[in-house]
Amino acid sequence: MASASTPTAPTSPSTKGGTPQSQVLSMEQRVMEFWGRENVPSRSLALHPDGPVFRFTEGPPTANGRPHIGHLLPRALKDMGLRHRRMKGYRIVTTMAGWDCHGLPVEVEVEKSHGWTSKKQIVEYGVAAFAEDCRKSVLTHVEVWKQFSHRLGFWLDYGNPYHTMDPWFMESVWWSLQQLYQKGLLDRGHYVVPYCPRCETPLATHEVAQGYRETTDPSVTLRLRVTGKDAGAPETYLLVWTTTPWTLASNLAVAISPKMDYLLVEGEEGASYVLGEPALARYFPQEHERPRVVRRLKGEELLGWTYEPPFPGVVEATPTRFHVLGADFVTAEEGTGLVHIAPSFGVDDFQLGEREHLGVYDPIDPSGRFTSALPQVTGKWFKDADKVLMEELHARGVLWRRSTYKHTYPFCWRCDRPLMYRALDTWFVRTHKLREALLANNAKVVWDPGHLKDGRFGNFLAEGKDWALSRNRYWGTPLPIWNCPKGHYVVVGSFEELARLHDAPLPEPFDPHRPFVDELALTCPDHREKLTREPYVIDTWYDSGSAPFAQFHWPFEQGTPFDVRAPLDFVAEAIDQTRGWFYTLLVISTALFGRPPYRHVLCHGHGLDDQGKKMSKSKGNVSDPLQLMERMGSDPTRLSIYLSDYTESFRFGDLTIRQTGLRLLTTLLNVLEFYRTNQAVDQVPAATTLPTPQDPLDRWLLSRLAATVEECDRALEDFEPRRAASSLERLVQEISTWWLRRSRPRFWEDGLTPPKRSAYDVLSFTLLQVAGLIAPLAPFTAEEIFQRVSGGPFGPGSTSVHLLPYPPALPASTRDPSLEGAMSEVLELVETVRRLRMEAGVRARMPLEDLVVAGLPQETLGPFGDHLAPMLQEELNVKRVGFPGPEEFAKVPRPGEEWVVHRPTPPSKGPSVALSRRPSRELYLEGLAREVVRRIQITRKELGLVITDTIRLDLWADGDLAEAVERHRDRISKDCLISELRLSGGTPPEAMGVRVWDDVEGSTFRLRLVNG
RNA sequence: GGGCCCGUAGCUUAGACCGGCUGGAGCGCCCGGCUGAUAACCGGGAGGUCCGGAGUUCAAAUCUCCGCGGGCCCA
Repeated sequence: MASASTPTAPTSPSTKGGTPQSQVLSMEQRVMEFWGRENVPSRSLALHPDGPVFRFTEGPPTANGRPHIGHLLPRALKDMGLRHRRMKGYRIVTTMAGWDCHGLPVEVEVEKSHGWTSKKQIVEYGVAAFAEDCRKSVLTHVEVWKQFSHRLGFWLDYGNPYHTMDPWFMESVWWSLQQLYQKGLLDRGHYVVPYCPRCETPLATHEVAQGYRETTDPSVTLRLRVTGKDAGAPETYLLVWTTTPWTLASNLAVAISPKMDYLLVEGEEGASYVLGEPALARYFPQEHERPRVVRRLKGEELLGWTYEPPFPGVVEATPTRFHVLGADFVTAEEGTGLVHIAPSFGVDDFQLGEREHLGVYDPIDPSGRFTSALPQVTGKWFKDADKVLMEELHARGVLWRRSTYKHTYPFCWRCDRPLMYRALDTWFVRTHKLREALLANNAKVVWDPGHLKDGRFGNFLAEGKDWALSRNRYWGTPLPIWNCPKGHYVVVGSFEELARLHDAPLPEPFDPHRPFVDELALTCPDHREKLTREPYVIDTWYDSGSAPFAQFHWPFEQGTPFDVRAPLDFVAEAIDQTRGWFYTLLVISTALFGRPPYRHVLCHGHGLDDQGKKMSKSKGNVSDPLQLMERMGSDPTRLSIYLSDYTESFRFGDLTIRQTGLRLLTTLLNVLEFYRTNQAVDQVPAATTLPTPQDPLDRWLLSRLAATVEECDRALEDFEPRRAASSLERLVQEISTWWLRRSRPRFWEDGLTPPKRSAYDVLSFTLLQVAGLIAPLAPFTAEEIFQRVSGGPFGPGSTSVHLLPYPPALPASTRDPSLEGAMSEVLELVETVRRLRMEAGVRARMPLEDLVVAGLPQETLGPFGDHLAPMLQEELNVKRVGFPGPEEFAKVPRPGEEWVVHRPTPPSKGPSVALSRRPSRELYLEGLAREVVRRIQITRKELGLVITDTIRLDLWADGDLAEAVERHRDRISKDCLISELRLSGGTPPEAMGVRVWDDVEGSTFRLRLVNG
């Protein structure tokens, strides 16, 4: 207890009042103001210019929309990793923010803003003006993004970001494309690629991957009349299945599996049908409805049969077309076992077409509408043609069965229209040639979670698919490849080379975007012919995949004192980036440098809502990350991520944050508040060096602290915030619920006694350490604790916890495992005794005479020296604690009037305990005195008195109660800071402010107190 | 249709790789206590078919297989 003579503490802003949530919010506000005032973020980013290099690159988001919840998770993880390494003395290269500026997302936004529906309208509007609109649109939301990062405490250098649309960035990209070309990894081909007719451009597989969803398509089975010598007298038909009627006009063949068995069955009007044997039961589930089988055919017997196409006369018949062909992709699982082949519209179809020299037939224009080649559907959107075509086929008797088919199908990730697979001229990165190198480099990467390495990501690499790079669009890095009429390509790798091909100097400043790049007149250096650029831009994912070197304008600028080709030490993004950024980084780094692009990949799953449901716009359960942090606080939000298993999908919402992240902080801030209120009175400076206390309780806490320091550092070294957060959570619990509870009386002692001093030192030292340990996880709370404990809180020139090193391991001697073990036994003992007290029906406030404990081993007693008995006396409110041997313990009277006894029942171990259950009159009066004290304290509190306020007190009591007050008058006066205590019998005169208690051990008790 | 991952109390999770004490903890809930941290703190209690089934084994939350549910990815 602070003595009455202690000068009144200076007041400082309190964290008290309001809900824990609102306390956290105002705390974070205070901390943010401090950081802003003292420029802490930029000072922190500038730390350790000569430290060992830690390579990092921010995966650039596209800032043409507000940040959503999916941007919060990776940033929380990145920040954790970067803060820890920074505090460990590394130089982070680079903390540059980045913005992804090109690509369909931006173009689509601009198109929407104009209300356009087709690509033609861009040309009409003018490509230069369109590009300018894109440039303006892409950074519309940059301010919100900065605000978002600021609120989260995600510190990057936002004053010096890289933009993938900066000419210097694009020049580095050009350089890399030239490298790829020279290595034979970039070339052009006619291949089937996923194509969005609305956007009029092909997409890469990793883009397609983002747009699969369930849809219903027609399922039609045609009967195609067999022609030529193998035709029977009654007609024979091939039953052919498809889900894309709009491709039927392009049919050039029918494929079968040579190994499968086929059946010739009786059909309508005496005709016979050919279908795969496995298909029979699917088409005729009821056995009695099944048609008679005329004969069985081996698949190979069908080879070479000819048939009449669904739309005769549309496609020119050549000697190779309209045959039955063998193909190994034909399966028995679906359809009839006879597959419609339209080489323009399918990967398998195209390859078969090449093999058999079928050619292609594509009656659809770039915008997805039928040309006049098919008059009945001219001008129709390809999907809309299905119905018309099916009706016609039905009318001609070609359509045999018709139903619907539910399956997942790719839609454009940006405009949400169905994609088509279509043969086009496209530039490819020949990733299949790199397959082995990609796998080898991936093998060097640490993946978290580990299963991705050889699972999802590794499998994808093993497929070795080529990367369709070119886009028939406008806003992107133009493909730097020019075509010479003499039949070769000129690939440009720098602006300087471009200037050499140009007959005049490049315009200043030079913008390499379309349309400007196409307005340059270039001449082939070898043939003096006019060059024409391949009219494409590249996949925007190539830009971001080049960021690790292009952000430094490498290799044009070589000033960096580190190797930009070296792998990044750490990247963190969502799981979908296994097909996105993680993939493009790997391909580009492998192709250019032969090295993996990163050492450690941290991959998180998606956030679900509080009910565990997927967040989606249509459900309206998507929360805005900024609003979320304004509501719940940044640190609780961050901690709830760190405490969860974020490698899988995990719940993430107000409720979850309150139950996980906020919980830990509330307890921690409560400990801080306790420290603060007392420190304000006693004015003991914080211990900045490791204290060397005698008290086992203090040594125990420091031992636990030492363990936590090591656990946290190890966990963050491995980028595993959950291990760090749980270990801190445990320590905070231990401080709060055991050390602090046990230490409270020391803080009330008069003057700065050695035990009190020790308590202050240990607590302040521990809090400062915890501030450092938790800094990478909860930067706001860390700062609050640091400022409050280290003194001169938030003052000008105060240093920040984020400018200090991560707490180094404490000396090994600080750890005392035997003491930790002994302490947990004592904790169990305390629980046992409390149970006995309850059994005895004696309230905790009533002192008891004797506690007898037998069977505690020397390992438990030893570490405590002679501290154990006093500690237990105080904690359990008993006057004596004895540790007799077993023989002596046996003499303790059996359970009954005088004692309550606990003996462990096998197999459980532990000490035997006996507690005397009847207080003597002496003790009884002491207990009553404590009841009185408690009621005075309650009243003090109700009157809003501070703990240093003195009071004058009138009491009215009789009998035992009066005797207890008389007997313990000094003690009561001291505990309650009473300057004047008057005790009277009977009842007081009716007067204001008299508080009545009539439940004190059956007697009535009245008091009135005033400040003074 | 195929692949990868996940499923432990109402919630967050430990234990699983390497099978073996009575499946541990925190929150929440109920009962009681404490009251100079008070939306803090203490004691007790209820709450678990460890998703289901089969197998291996003396022994399975843990290993194997088959399902079911969820998530992600691919065709």
